[in-house]
Amino acid sequence: MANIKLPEGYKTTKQRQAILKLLEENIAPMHAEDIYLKLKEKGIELSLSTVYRNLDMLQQKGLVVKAYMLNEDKARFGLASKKNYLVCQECKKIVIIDNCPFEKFKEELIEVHGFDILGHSIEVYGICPECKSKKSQNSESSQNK
Amino acid sequence: MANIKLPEGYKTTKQRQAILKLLEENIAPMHAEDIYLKLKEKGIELSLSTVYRNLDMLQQKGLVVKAYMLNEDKARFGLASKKNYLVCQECKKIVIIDNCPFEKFKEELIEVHGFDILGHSIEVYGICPECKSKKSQNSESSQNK
DNA sequence: CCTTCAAATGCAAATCATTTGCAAAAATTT
DNA sequence: AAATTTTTGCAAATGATTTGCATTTGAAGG
Repeated sequence: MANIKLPEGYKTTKQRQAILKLLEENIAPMHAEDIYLKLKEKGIELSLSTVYRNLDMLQQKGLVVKAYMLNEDKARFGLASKKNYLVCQECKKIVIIDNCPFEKFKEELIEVHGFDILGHSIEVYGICPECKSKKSQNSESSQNK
Repeated sequence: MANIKLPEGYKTTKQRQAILKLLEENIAPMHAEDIYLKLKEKGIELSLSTVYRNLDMLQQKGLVVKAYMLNEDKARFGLASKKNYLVCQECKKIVIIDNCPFEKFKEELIEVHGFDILGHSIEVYGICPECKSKKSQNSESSQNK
């Protein structure tokens, strides 16, 4: 997997690289603190404010997207390419929707509303197959909660 | 416009009614503080914590949706029916997408990922027609920034 | 109407994610 | 390796949201 190139004028630090690498590896967008903790675990020295500052910069450069998931009030950060996802309400598992269906709508929206469309973000939530089967097992053994 | 019915066990207070009415009247999802200020202006006595507490309750009951817009870090609250919108990056105008195109995708997502889909939220951002024409006027008179 | 009791409110204080100032450390450039 | 600029860490500040508690209000019954 090709490394992401830093924008002009920014220095390559081990903290910055580690953050980007972690975002590349992870499917789901992460909380700033998760990133901080995961990297600490891996033995990388950094501070939480470094994480925030880097995410901020990367977001402004368009490399990273910041989003709040349903029923959460901490921001999540992910690579811009992983912007549309399915979230399991039970186990919080996240699945990227990679062939994003949005393009088809774009035309329609432009026509109807006259907007120039710059971007979008789609969050879909539901129950993943695993949690679904767990649930149905439960309701078989004990009919009522 | 029919008033929204409160869930069982909750009392009708003037603050609560005013909040719901304001949300009904407004197209765009609002910040808690906007709600507080607008209602104060109208002469309704309430506190910010009352606003938060009500929005919280309404959200848990599914009547209200809480969402963070791009580049904002305060939550917005709107009626569940006004969940999908277009946001102008320039003037922050919000336009509801009322014939939501999502249903068409649902099938596809269910098939591909096996999720039970419970809900979704779509945010699209761009430049509205008004801001667009303002911009092109500017660039005509003074070619380069 | 008057009483009762749960639910709702206001206020002030607490919480918690995120931001910021500043001095020290690390990366480029010369 | 010295000079210059960016980045970092730490501690303190900020700002939205939440919470504890005493008081008020709404609904139900008499």
